[in-house]
Amino acid sequence: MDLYIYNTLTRNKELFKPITEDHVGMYVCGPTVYGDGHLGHARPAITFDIVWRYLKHLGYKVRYVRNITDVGHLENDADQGEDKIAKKARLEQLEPMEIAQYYTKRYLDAMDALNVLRPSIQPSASGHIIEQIEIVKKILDSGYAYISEGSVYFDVLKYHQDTNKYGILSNRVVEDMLQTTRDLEGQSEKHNPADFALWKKASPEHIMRWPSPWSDGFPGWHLECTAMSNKYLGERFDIHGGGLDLLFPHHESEIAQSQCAFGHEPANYWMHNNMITIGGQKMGKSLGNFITLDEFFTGTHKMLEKAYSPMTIRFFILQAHYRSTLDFSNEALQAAEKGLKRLLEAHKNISKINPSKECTVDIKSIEDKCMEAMCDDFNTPIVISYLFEAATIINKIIDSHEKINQENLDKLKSFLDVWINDILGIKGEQNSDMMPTIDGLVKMIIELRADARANKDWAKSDELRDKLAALGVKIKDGKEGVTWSIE
RNA sequence: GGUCUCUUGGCCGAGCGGCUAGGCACCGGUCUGCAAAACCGUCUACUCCAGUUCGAAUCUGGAAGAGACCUCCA
Repeated sequence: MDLYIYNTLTRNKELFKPITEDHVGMYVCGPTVYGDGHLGHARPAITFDIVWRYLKHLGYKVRYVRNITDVGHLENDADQGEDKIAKKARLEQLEPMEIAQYYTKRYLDAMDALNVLRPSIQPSASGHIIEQIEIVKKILDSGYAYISEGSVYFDVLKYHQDTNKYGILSNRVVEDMLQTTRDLEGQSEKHNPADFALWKKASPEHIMRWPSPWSDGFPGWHLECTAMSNKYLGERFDIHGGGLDLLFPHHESEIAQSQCAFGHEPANYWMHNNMITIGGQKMGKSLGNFITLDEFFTGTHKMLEKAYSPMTIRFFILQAHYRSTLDFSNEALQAAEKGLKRLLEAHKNISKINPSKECTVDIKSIEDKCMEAMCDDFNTPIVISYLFEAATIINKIIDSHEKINQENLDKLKSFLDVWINDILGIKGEQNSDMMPTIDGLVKMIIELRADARANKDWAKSDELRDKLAALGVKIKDGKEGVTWSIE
């Protein structure tokens, strides 16, 4: 089946065709590691995790590169170009790399919990200073950069006049930008306010610095992605992803840099996930309205009514299309939590089904529809709606409202295994070495309760049920016997 | 100010001109000692105005509201 991807470059869904047959190169902008990852960080990670998983499902061999930004982003122009990492380090009296290492680990731990597969390569900006310097040289050679007081700037105006390309991704008009760009301090080195730094000279107190032909300093805002994507994926690769908020100026500038350094654009397909909002507003560092992933997992943030498991967060995110904004609320998360539980219960209960000779359900068409939805720009909410359809089918079979034969039962099982676990990356969370022991213990109590019920000792029966419930073990009296699950 | 996007039922969220999205909540029923779970059934929609069309949530124009980017941000 043909895969269609919405390409920000053309604002259209396009048929996906990799540069090299059967192989895909994908680069995604990762986090800046100077703080704990929040819900917003989970969105691109999960979005492109799905893209990766699905491309592999389709049979592609994919190299997926997601960077770690541990240097280079300017706090703002007013503080003389102090590095974000360095600023935090001074405040906490730690080495900058100590900060970066700490938050990198925290980020990866959170991603592991969300069952986000680790990319093929996770390069860090600080490990690629030499590569970045080489790109600056190339751009200088091309004539689209200039040196000013030890720093190197990209000449946006000249680039645009010659190529008419600055703005092709973000639809921005350079002429307008020149008039609307704000007057900020520290801009005197630039020929033009729209120019951006390729290399920045470090002030004396700046502790993150590397030698270069121009000054002791650090690389500019957008350079690392150009350098690292080029190093690991080549001058041209298939997919470049990231958050919508990186569209401009970050990705626009990446294109400009590649164009000047290599003579062409870096990526064929640009994918952007939309933002997560809170109270209708973007959740972000600058607004200070973010809730960290750890806070979700532990329920410690004051806006959270309870803790939400990593899988609930993942499912919540997948229930919306990646190009739509997604609004956070306790109500929405709890709805996702309950829905996910129902889905996983049904998946688990498939083992209880006894096949019949006849079959009244159609499994094949459901899988076809899921393929169709995923091939239409990764429409996970549609896929999930079909998974719920499958869950209803399972429950109906168990309730004897429908019948299924062995062949379709096998098909249904493998369908759910593949789509829930492999493609959507959702897993049950009751995995523990102690499970066989717990199962035995609970069944023993269930037997005691059955005795009480046989004697019509309802008080005793309810007491056992309530006490188990208090421990998070839920008893379900079904027609076919008693089952239990952990809440 | 410039560029762009969005507005769907109690909540979240699909939908891209005709055909039930789905989840959660609510209500009624079956089952149950009671409850939960499951199943059956029911109820709430497309911001407003005008147009195109046999037919519009879906296309066009206008109005109102919300948001994103233009500054580090996923």
